[in-house]
Amino acid sequence: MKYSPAKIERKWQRYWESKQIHLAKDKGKDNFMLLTEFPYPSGNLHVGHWYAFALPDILARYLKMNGHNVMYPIGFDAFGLPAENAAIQRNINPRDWTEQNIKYMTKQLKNMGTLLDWSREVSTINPNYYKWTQWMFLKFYEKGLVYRDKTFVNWCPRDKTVLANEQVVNGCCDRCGTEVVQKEITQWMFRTTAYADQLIDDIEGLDWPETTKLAQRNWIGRSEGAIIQFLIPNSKLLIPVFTTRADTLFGATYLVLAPEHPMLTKLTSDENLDKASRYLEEVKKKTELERLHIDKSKTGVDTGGYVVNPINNEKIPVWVADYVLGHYGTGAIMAVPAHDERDKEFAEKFNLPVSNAPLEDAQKIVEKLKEKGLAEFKKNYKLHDWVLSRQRYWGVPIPMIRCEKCGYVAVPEKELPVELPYLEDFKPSDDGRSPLAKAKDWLKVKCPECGRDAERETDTMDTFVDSSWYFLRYTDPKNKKEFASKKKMAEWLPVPMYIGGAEHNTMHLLYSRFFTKALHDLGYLDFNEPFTARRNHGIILGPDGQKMSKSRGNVVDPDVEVKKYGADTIRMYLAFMGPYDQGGPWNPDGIQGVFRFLTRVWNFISEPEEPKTADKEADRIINKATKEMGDDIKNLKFNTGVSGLMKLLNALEDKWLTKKQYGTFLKLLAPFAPHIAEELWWTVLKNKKSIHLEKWPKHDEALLAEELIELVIQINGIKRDVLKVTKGLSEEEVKSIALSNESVKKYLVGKEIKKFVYVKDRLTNIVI
RNA sequence: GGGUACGUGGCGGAACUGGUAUACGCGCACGCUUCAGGAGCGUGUGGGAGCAAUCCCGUGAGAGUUCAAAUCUCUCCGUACCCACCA
Repeated sequence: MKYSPAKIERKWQRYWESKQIHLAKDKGKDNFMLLTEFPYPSGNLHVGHWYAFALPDILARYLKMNGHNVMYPIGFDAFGLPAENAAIQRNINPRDWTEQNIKYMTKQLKNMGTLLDWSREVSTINPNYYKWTQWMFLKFYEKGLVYRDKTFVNWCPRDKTVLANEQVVNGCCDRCGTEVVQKEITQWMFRTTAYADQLIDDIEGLDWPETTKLAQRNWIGRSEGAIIQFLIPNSKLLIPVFTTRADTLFGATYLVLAPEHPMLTKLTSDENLDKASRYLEEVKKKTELERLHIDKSKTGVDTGGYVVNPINNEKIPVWVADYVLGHYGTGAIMAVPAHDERDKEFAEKFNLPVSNAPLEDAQKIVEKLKEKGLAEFKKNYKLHDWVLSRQRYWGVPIPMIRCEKCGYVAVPEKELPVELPYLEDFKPSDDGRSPLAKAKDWLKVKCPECGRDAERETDTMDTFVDSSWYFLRYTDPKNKKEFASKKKMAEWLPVPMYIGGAEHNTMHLLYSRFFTKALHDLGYLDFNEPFTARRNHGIILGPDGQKMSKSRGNVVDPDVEVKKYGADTIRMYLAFMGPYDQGGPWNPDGIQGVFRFLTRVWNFISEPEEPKTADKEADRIINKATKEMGDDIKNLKFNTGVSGLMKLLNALEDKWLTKKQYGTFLKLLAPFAPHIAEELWWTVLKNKKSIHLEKWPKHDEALLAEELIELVIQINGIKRDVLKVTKGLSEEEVKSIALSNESVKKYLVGKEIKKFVYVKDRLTNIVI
């Protein structure tokens, strides 16, 4: 019979489902939650999803065969702007659109033949889920970790919503590409900065990629310096500046305020008023994009005002310039042209003085000024508090009530969830208010405190809130009393391995860490880091090496490939194409090679009769492969794992094996190509229980030690011969073998051996 | 401009702690099989010299350390990703 995946794959997927081999038991031993980032229900599975879910499944199956009680959970991160925009385009409700996508993608995901545990499925749009998202919001609110503040925010004029700093890419909305403008509104914020130090200090202990750790450190951006006060003459007003270089204070020759600085009007002299206000108008007109890209040269104007440098009492002029950022530090800097490139450029352009005053000890300077109340040590962070409000329909309603008399009042816990009403007209409105304001019945509510007529908050939450705690829910997805029971969380968490995309290095991973730390401090978690180990996977590009996109026409449809080659081939091909953290272009020829391999496997395991005695050589080969295969999978080196299987088949193909030997081969293959392994396990080897419930073969260390090794003999570092010898030869033994070797002897005639290098079980180098 | 990672055949890539460079696969060439093949099987496949055994060169370029360098150090060139006036 020919190998035709279409005939066997669905059959086994159904069988596994009926036997529930993919379900994680709660009271198992040796629990292991293998976490992958839950997908966004965009409507269609792409090859990237296979990369993200079918490859970690190799590890999941391997761990299961090694006796772990594996949970490989799945869910959907289903709120968010893209669904809303797609629904607007198609003129259907986002809920209908999203639910339909989830249904379709679930079907597609099941084609992969994974251990994904659908019984624990979590969906962020399910009121039983977002009830707890709201609950956490309220707990954080009680603890002062949620607050409202009027801030300048990034406003996308097209999506008509506020964006987090992280969602602004090069001054444009990362979703639609429109230029972002600055707008001042009052927003709900998470006080992420309260955890800035912990978030940066705890990175060290994590088993994460160095790049991810570094990205987080840079994002939090802690710098240690000082605040120094500059007095405005003839007043009692002080202007604080932040500096990491207090030692350069003697060289400060002028001071620069950000255009947003509140003291600006006070400082500006009458004669400079016109010029200054014209400058501010100009800056306002500049979009973020221009500020960053087009207009890189420094601009600014003299305010005509002065301040006093506290270290030497020199009067220095005050300027305003937009190269100073209003939102970092104090929004003002002391300019030291002698030591700072930016200040130097500005000073040269506007003819400001440069002083080469000597540097002094920063510590001493600050301490000295501190006595007079003119300085203090200060840590500063780039990290901002997290603006979580969105003026959009498709998100979790923020569970607050606005009462004329009492102000903002929390929705009582027993009234959760505040359900998102089904709206006919959910389009964003031009006034910037959330579409929920149109749901009149939903909006009206009594104030929980005074009982008067009040209104619900109409903003919804950023979807990053939903995904900041989803992994907790996997441990106890149906719990109605708590977000998850402490007991169950203790069995599974923290997550021992989290595999996902490098694009989440900062936002998602940082937010999840913030949530975990906050919940820990509130007493709900026993751990304060969510993910013990993290590994990133790469991105699969189109055959042309470009990012897959409909407009480029280079999209590979996994459904089409499955029809052509079957799921096992796709899984193995993706595993084989290169290092998992690297990704790379899809190669239509490369996949042929994997299909050929599986066809050869199919023809290989077909011997009806067993030999009387097992082939010793085959045992040795299998034993070695078993060890290497296990190491490869554990280290997520799937590419060399596949090549190991290929080598194994090459070595065994013309041998006559026992049923046990064939069985071992199939067990090694099973995590990679679960369907064909199962089929051959039953139909050819006549087993009556799933291969995926078998134990991973144990390799024999003693047999490994018997392996012959290839001893390299070098003369002056150049290879002259390679000998097969037993392991563990001593230096003396190797020396006599080497010196009596014919192909070596001829080089040694009449030469003196200066040095004899011996590397055990590897090589010897004769230096002459 | 800054940071990080990386640079190995025609291509994807392998190489443990510095110790046989190019495993495995693709492609290509030749042969076998077949009515036929864009199927299957076999052999070969970094460059150069040689009938051959064999020898020399070779991991972006150049230097250095070492008995020994794809791997470590320095300079330069190039690519990818991230950040982007953070005082």
